[in-house]
Amino acid sequence: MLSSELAALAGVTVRTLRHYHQIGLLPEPPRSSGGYRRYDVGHLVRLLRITRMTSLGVQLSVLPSVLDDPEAAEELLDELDHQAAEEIERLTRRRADIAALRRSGTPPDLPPELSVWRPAPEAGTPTNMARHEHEQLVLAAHLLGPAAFGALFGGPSVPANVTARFYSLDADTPDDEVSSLVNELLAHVRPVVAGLTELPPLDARGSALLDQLNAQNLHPVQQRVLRQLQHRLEQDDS
Amino acid sequence: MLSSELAALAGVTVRTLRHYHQIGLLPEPPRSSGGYRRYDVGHLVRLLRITRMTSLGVQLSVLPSVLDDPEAAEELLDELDHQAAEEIERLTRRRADIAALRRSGTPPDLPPELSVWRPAPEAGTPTNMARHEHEQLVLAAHLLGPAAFGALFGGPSVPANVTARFYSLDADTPDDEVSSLVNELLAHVRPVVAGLTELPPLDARGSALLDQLNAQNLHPVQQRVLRQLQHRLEQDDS
DNA sequence: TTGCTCCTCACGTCACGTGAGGTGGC
DNA sequence: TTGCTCCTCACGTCACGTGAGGTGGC
Repeated sequence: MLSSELAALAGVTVRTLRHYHQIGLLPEPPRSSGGYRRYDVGHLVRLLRITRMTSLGVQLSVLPSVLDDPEAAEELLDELDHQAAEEIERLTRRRADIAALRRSGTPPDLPPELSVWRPAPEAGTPTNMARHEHEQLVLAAHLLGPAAFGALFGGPSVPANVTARFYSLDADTPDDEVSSLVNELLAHVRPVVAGLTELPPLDARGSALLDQLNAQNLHPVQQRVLRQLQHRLEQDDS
Repeated sequence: MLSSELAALAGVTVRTLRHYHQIGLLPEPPRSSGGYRRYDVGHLVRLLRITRMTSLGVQLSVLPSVLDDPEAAEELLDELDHQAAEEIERLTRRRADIAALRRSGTPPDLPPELSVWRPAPEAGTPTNMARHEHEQLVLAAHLLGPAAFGALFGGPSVPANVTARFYSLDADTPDDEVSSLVNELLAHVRPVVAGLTELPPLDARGSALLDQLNAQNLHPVQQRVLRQLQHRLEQDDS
């Protein structure tokens, strides 16, 4: 039979036949006078054995050593089952992650553990601040790990209107708004910081990275406010 | 930070960073005087967002259009979940097949439906006959499909000692052994053939292929016996 | 003569892995 | 000066897919 007939009978493409010839998995049949390959039933059986094995996940490169060695085949089955089980586990975790993301509306590039906490930015948040918030979450979640991160963001947080005032800080903000905001932020942040002492602290490397992110994304006035906050919190400790 | 530091922080290899640069997914950072790449926290965040998405199964090529478009990302999640579900199904079927093969001891290149029937060759079967039996099963199972095949082989079959006599036929076999064997085979094959009439018959193409396999693998005397059998069965019909 | 099928290169896919060969900083 | 790390090509992986360009049989 011709290439296309053999391919159709076995449910593969002609290119697949050529590939198997190239790697020596399927013997080349004799040619007709016109150069056409003429396969026989022996080729079909060989091909069916190959497709059967590949459908179980066997790689083409190991097929020669396995097709005629039932003992090796037995051993291979163990391994294939193992591989399939692991892959199923991976995919199942992935589906759970996707489901968690959908339930919470969390953007897909945030870790799914965040689904316990709804991070949708407040309406009216400036675009670049929404982006900063997002980037901060990505970084903090990765540095802290799921457990510490959940504990941190599951607790009390700064109210939206106060956050909004922080986000709208710029060079034109009057000095007393700045100092008043520092005081208010302080009141909201103190309990969060107190809860932090029970958690494994972020290492120096990690906090430096978060600082650098602030330095890149925040207005100088906002950075000054954060420094003042930090300073006041350190006074608490002494 | 240096390439290796960034890579370690994000849990990827340096080669992965280079690859992301090459396809424009991660911007090239400025270089030090020695030509070393100096990454900052912005690169880390970008990289973390990328790895998060790829771990969900997103292809690198679609990442640019998805990273900054939450709506497109939502739609993508649907598709990814679908894909993951399908892949899990495939792998689960594969594991079931493997389990069926193991339970039955069927060689792995036979379809797992055969597990209802134990095809282990009788001890003492000549090597080339065991191979022929195997090839015949591979071919018949594929041509008939699981249902018809199961019905055919689940029923009565030819006893092992009769099969052994068939397998040992050759030019030296005396004529009365040949004709006696034909009679005995006929007795065992008749009920099987009677059961076949209830099944979708094998098409001409398929039976020609099975005939060709016999022609390739069997001794001329064995082929003659099969032709005599065939002839006697046709007489039954008239 | 016109399609249709067959043929042989040979590059492309996907996300990096893996050397080869050379240079800068401690 | 010796490792160690960084750098740039550039081919390899895996199982084929996909044209490009040419030829034989009905």
